[in-house]
Amino acid sequence: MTPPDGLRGRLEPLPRSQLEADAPRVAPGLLGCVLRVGDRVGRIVEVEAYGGADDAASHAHRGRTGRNATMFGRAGLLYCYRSYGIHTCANVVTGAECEGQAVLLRAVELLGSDEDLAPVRADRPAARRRVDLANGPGKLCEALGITLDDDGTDLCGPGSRATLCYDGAAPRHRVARGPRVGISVATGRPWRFWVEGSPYVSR
DNA sequence: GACAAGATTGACT
DNA sequence: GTCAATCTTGTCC
Repeated sequence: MTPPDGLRGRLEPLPRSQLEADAPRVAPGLLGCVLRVGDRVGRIVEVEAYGGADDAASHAHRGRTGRNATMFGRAGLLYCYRSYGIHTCANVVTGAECEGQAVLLRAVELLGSDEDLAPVRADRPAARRRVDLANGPGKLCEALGITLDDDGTDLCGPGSRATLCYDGAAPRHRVARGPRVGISVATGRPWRFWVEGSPYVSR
């Protein structure tokens, strides 16, 4: 497979050790990284950190349940859940095992030529502009083809359908931060991070 | 078993 | 800016 337009270098899987810190520390470091799912590739431009039991806005706040079990797994797993009965949202599990910390992926810049993205556009006739294809947690999953079946995928595993990678170049962006979006509790924590000036962020 | 809530999105006014 | 869609999960009785 030929690498899509927009990559700066060769894709190297992210070392799991980088994900084993607390979510608010890991989150800004994920900006600029590349998420590959099957033959679709996106550069991460917006994330939100969710802590463990001490974060009232986190799914882990009420402890481990059937739905959030993946969140309590090892760092580097993909935690997927259904939001509002309609959309799928994707997180990267961080921190130590059993802590329940994760980083929500809110927006990516899809990489590839217009031709590469034709199937994505076909799935989303409402998104007229390229920047509208993956500028939100639900849209990101749809654009990259992430489903609930991908819950528990090891993003640091070489053979996984979904992997988290560097593309070899040092980040050139500035990181902006602010309060998280769409939550009703613990709104005071500025744990949303995005690439300053990027047109691909959700809001 | 019943019910309420939700880390969203897109259509409509 | 407002609001409905949609359905799974967790909680309560």
